[in-house]
Amino acid sequence: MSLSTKYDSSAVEDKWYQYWLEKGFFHSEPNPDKEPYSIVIPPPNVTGVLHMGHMLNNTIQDVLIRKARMEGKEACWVPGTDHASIATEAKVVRMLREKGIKKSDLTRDEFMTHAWEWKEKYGGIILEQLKKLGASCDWERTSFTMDDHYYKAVIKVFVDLYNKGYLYRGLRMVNWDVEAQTTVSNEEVLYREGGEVSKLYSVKYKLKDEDGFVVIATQRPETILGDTAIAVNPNDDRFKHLIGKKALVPFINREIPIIGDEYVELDFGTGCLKVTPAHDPNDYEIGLRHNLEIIDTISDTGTLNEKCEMPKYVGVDRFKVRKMIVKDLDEAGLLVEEKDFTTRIGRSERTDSVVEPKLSLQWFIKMKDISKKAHQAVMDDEILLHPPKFKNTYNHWMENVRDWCISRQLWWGQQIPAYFFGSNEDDFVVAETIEEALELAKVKSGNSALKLSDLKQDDDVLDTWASSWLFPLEVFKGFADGSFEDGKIVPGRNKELDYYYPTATLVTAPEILFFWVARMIIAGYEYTGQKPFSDVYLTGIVRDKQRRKMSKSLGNSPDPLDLIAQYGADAVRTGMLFSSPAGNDLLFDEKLIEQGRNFANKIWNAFRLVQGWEVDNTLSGDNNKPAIAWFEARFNQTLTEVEDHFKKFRMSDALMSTYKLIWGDFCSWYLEMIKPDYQKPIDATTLKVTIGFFEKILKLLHPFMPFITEELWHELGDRAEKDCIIVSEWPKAEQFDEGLLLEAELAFDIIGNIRNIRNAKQIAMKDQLELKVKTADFSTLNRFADAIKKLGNLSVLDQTSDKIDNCASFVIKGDEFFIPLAGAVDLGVEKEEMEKELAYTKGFLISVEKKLSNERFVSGAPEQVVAMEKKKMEDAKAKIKVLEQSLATL
RNA sequence: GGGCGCUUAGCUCAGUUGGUUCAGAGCACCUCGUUUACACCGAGGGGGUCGGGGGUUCGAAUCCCUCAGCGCCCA
Repeated sequence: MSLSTKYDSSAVEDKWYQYWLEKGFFHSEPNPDKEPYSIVIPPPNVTGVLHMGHMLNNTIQDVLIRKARMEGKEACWVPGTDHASIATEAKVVRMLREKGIKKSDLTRDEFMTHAWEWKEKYGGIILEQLKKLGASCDWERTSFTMDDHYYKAVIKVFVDLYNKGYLYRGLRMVNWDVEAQTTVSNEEVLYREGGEVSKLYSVKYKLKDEDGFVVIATQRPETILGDTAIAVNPNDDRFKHLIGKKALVPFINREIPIIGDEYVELDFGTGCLKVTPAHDPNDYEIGLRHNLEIIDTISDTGTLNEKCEMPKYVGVDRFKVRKMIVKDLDEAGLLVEEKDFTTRIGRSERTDSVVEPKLSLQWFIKMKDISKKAHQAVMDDEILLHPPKFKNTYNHWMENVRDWCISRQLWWGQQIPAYFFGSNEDDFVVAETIEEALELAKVKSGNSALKLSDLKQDDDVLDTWASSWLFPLEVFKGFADGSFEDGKIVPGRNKELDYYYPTATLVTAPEILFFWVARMIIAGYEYTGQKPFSDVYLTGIVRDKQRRKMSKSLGNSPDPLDLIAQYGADAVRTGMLFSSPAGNDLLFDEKLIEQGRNFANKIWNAFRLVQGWEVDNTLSGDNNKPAIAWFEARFNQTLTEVEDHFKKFRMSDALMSTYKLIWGDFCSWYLEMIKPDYQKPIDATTLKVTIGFFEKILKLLHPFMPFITEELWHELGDRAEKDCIIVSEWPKAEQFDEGLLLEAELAFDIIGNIRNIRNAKQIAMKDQLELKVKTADFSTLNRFADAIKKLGNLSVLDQTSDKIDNCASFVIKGDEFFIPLAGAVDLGVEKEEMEKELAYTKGFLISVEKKLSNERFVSGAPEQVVAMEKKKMEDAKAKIKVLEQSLATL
């Protein structure tokens, strides 16, 4: 036997992945003779690198797709990446900055060229890494949310939603750069390290209809004239009596309400907050909650406008006004205090000017109507969420669905196809191309002299989710010309979509249930009238042992590729699945990966055992028939369980059942039962059947551990070029003989007892024992008598009609088992143990009898339950009798 | 503030419509073991008043109420 005692994954994995690729096993084409089974990958961020969450998520997808492939379905797993507007733009900007290039010095086109270069160079690393994990994606179908066709699809959908009346422009707080006259994204706002020194002013506002003041604290007194409320914390005993009263804005005496809102911090400033919804994001939120008026007092150039109602300030820069108004407040006796204060001030990355939070018209999708079917579909179980507890969460979110702001102040993404031709709010048109826009604009403006150069396209791009929500449709080019008409995808026009859509299962993280999953469902129904997938499997979050989320900044996440190099992909996959029931967080522990590696090693060694056997054709092999019949039945029993687990998306249970079948049943029982003595040959039939069993368990394990199973599949036989386990036929669960399984269980119980006695009495395995059985029915032992003798190392196994003295003994049900042990028995200990067992059994009998003598139980409980209780009573009585007799003879 | 969920062995979790031998698994732990498949192993073993309290029921880890602790989502 020259094979290493250790399984070496590194020598195996790349080889088979390459082989599968070369033979085209991952590629799928529509095949009307087969049932389709498709999965779309949750497209990872194009800038990302593989982390533990991806490992878990993609392992699960691969398990599902591999099983489906073996079941003879046309399995298609579509991979792809997401352009990740915000994250990618940030990375590109940083890269440019390192080269000394400022984004603001580039035109949009120039910037996009850099961004694409960056994407070609670094994008999609993650997909390459998934190959190491064994992911059997159809790489020929790899999609990217900014692919040409995909870009067009997103634009078409925008235009379509606009035409259907689902789009509107609404107010939203954005970051405004007053110098560059443009919005900037959150990522383009910089904060100086250590903050900046500013002043915090305390200002008196007079109360209305009574004497007295309320004193607020603010850093931006120039916004006072835009105030529409004063807020205090409702738990603040100092001020809560003010809630409901009114105060007057200094100078202009506008009446504003005093409201209670928990946003207000008790120990910051004076505890009273002035609320200016037009000029502060937090205030804006408070304004929404309390339905406050919004008064926008600062114009795009950063000067105050006439809304401030103070002519002397109009047209003056916000920072000049700050100085003026502080002076004016002081003179009016309203300035209580002025103190230095360090704070974070957002400055535009482009111009370094202080960013002005500004309400701006942004694009929104009205969600109420468009999401109705998507809401219903989950409520009606047309789409199943696993685990089902997420149905509640989904329901709650959908019932209170809020409109979706889909514009982002970025360049990397699909530019919003709205074209402005005038300065009024409504002077725009929406069209797929600027040429179409021009025609529409001519009509809308009534100005037929408009030229292309008169149109200005909206600068903003669409939220990345507004492209990824089309993923299950557009990876099959669902919006291509010819199949997308009048706002619907027409069936029968796109072979791929017709075949693969709806997809089967979506595997993703619960945190994007609303961002992504719900929206895909909405888009699916809106454009095809059909759901995008039937099942949604929500994985847990991978955490470390202290329950902290794994993250780069904490440095608590191992590098998945290192783990694969160290333990093998099979080990990592099973390690991840061992403790990850659906929806539960996974507390990652390298021990689990170790367990996976040990498992691979166990299988490897089982193979070493079997392949080392020589055949002797003169042997009949009859002695192995019971073991074979038993394992056959046990296999089918387990397969039935495994299928049930899969059906319920209990992946870790399916793996655990398979694990126990292989390690416990196959290795520890079956192989031990049929194993010839050292260096002895085996009969041909048993070897053949055993290899057949081996192949079946490998198949069952293949979705979880693709590499070692493929390796051993080829070791176990000479295979034709395409005879690979990845495309082999998934075993079908057959009927099994439960009586046979019970007989085996009894035999294993007896063997366990013998081993226990050996252990307790320090009798080595090599010393043979005798076993005498006092039973009414010896026949239940017949079939497995040889196995009991072999695994218990017995010289004798026969019946006795009488009790035997000087024995170790044990009782199973009503039967007594004796192992003669001359002089080795401690009567005292023996007696004590028997008495303990007797006392317990008697107690047990009493509780059963009590139950059975209860009229209401007998009449109320199902027949089966009552019968079971009666059987329990009989067994207990028999056991008590045996024990009492034994004790009497001691 | 609103909503959802969780609390079962040292750890991570099962436990399906309340009822099939005193509540199960994996890991960890303890004892013994190197008889050539495997010490990345084998055999055996210990360990839980199912968060506390109350209720419904012939019967509750399982249903209801309540208290305590924890977590998540939305605002």
